[in-house]
Order: sequence, then structure tokens, then C-alpha cells
Amino acid sequence: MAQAPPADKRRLILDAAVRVFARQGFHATRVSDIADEAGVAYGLVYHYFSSKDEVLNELFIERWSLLLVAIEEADKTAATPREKLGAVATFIFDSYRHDPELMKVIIVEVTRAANSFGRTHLEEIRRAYESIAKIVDDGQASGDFRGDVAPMFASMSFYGAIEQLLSGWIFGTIPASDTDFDQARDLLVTTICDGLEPR
Amino acid sequence: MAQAPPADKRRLILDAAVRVFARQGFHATRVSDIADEAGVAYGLVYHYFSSKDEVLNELFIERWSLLLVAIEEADKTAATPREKLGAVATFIFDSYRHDPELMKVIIVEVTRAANSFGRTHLEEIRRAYESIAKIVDDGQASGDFRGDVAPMFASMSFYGAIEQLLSGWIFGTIPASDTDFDQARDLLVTTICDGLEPR
DNA sequence: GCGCCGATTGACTGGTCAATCAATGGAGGT
DNA sequence: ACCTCCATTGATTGACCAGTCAATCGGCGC
Repeated sequence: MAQAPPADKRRLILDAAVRVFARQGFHATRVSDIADEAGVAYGLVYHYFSSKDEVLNELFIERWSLLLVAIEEADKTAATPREKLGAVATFIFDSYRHDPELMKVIIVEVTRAANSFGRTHLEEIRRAYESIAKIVDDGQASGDFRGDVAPMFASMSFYGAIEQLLSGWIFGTIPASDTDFDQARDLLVTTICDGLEPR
Repeated sequence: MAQAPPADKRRLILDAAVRVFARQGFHATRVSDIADEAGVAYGLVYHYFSSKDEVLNELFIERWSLLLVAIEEADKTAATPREKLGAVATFIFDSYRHDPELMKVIIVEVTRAANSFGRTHLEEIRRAYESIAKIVDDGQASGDFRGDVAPMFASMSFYGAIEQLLSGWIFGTIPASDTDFDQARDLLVTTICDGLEPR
């Protein structure tokens, strides 16, 4: 008989933290909330993590490194810059579809919290922008995109637009049922790429 | 002789708060920091404001209502949807140029902090998105914009792109000297509008 | 059985601040 | 001179919570 899973407490705590952070926000979350949600004693959180910050840290690093890989992958795999950006957008939208709570935490507490927690991760975040900028840059070199838009500007606009849409769903500014994620992604990619291509 | 200005302490406190919030972030700011920066006793902050939150509240309301007016104005004054969106972008970029510290506070602590403080103001924030969406909607009706992009999506993408660029400057992700604000605005508006127009 | 050691527990402490409030100052009015 | 009113002061209080730590548990080798 397969032994019961070793009940990885560390993972248990991380997953509980996602739920609590998503529900109450990082600042309003007490360490005891995480422990309660995980069904674990208060002190155990400090056995696995050195601080409350480090819990969020870990969550961010885990996911952001996946994004960085996905962008590289899109750059290598897809043929046209439009398809590359499409693949990046797909990855991000799918991440949200698959685990909205985690994405909410990443976006709200790290990516868009550059003044508090996100400051620590400015470097990693910038790396994503730069990878996207590289896609645009190559697209300009090949003539697929026009050359008068600075790649970093295009990249930040592209990513900013995606994040704003996700935020809209997260906070109910845009009704979630209204439009399918895939449709939203197609519209976004189409619009941005049409804007980036030569007239 | 003109009497010395009445040294409006309330204003003094608000302006000091902007500086301190911009420097340290809202959460890391103690009320005593605001009082010190304003050169005023601790208790006086509570004479004019009922809480630390209300100070930020006031700063946000003051500025956001100006934005709402500016959008209405752009809609009424400009002729084409492209010019309307251009005017909106100009207002936002100029706000940043004129008072970067205040804009930093608004964006970082309210607009992009929808989980903590911004939650209170979701309604006002959404109103701005909707006004921009209306511009897009009219543009579609007149045939200037193509009809297959939901106006609210276009609006959020547009605003999200702007805010992301401002964030880039605020946190040094984009070197500020690199490009002139006006040029950045032109590129952004051109790109987005090209993407929104019929091919 | 016994002893070792990492996992687990949760009561406690120390420090931090938001908010209160009683006291003071000083500008008009009479 | 005296009084009233409100701006202004800053010491104090009370709540809150991150992080510590001494105690217990339980699996495993011998």
C-alpha cells in the first residue's frame, strides 16, 4: 500500500499563505492566520521560514522564475514576434486561470507593490520586461515591427496592459463572466501588435 | 502690508505627507514622521484629520477628481478619438512631470494597492476607466476605431500601459533621462490608437 | 527498551505606533 | 483686565503582533 503522503508541512504552509494573502492582503495577515489556515502550530511557520516576508518571497520566486522560463521558451519556439508575444500573454493569462489566488498575491503584493515588498525583487521583475523587450527588438530588426517605438517602452506597455486586465478581474472592475480569457488575450495581442507593426 | 499667509497648517500637513509617503511608503510612515516633516506637533495631525488613512484619502480625492474632470474635458473638447486619448495621456504625464511625488503616492499607494487602501476607492477608479471606455465606444460608433475590441478592455489596456510606464520611471526601471515624456506619450498614444483603428 | 534528534507546539516578550486627551497659548471681544 | 474659543502641544495609553524559546512528541537506529 502506498504510504500516506509525507504531509509536506512546508508546502502546506505555502499553500495556506496564498489563500490567506489573497483573502486579506499581506499586511493584514498575521502569521497566526497562516498557521491556522494550514492547521499547524504558530511556531512551525518559523521552523520553515525565517520571517513572514520570506513566505511571500518564496511564493514570488517560485512563480516568477516560471514566467522567465516561459518568455525564453516563447522567444525560441514561436516564429513571428506576434506569435511570441501571443505565447507570453497566453502563459500569463493561463497562470491566472489556473491559480487566480496565487496570481493575485504575486501581482498585488509584489509586482505592483514596488514601494514595499516588491522593491526587493525589482531586478527579477525588470528581467522579464527586458526579455519581452528583446522580442520586440528582434521584431523591429526583422521588419515585422516598426522601428520608432523603443522596445522597452513597448514591453512595459504590453505587460502593463496585461496586468491591468488581470487586476480588473481580480477586483471585479471587469465582470469575469463577461468575456473568455482567450478572447481577451487575442484582442489584447492583436491590438498591441497591430499598433507595433508598420502601417 | 500684506499679512503673512495664514500658514494653513492643514495644507502644510498634506504637503508634508506627500513627501514622506513618497519617500517611505504609506505603511512605513509613522504619523510622527508626517508631523516632523511638517514642523508641527504630533497631535495637530489629528486635529485636522481623523486618522492617518484620511490624510492619504484626501490626497487621492483631490487629485483623482482633477483626472475625472480632465477626461470629461478631453472628451468634450477634442475632435477625434485619437486626440481625445492623446489629451488624457497628456494630462496624466503632465501630472507626473509637475508633481512626481504626489503621482507616485497616488499610483503606488492607492491605484495599484487595490487590496489594501485602494479598495475604498475602487468606485472612483472605475469611473475613470469608464469615461475612457466611453471615448473608445464613441470612436467605434463613428468608425474611427474598429468594433471588435470591447471598449472597457481597450480602456484598461490604455490606462494600464500609461501607469506601467510611469511606474517604470518612478522605480528607475526605465532611465528617466532616456526619453522625453512627450515623446513617450506620443509613442504610446500612436501605438495604442494604431492598434485600435481599422486596418 | 533506550537515547538521539529533528519536527512540532504555543505561551510569552519586546517593541512599535495609532489614537487620545489634558494642558497651554494666544488672538479677539467686551 | 478678564474671558472665550479654538489652535496647538506632546506625553501617555492600550492594542497589536512578529519573532523567540523552552518544552514535548515521535520515529528510528541500536
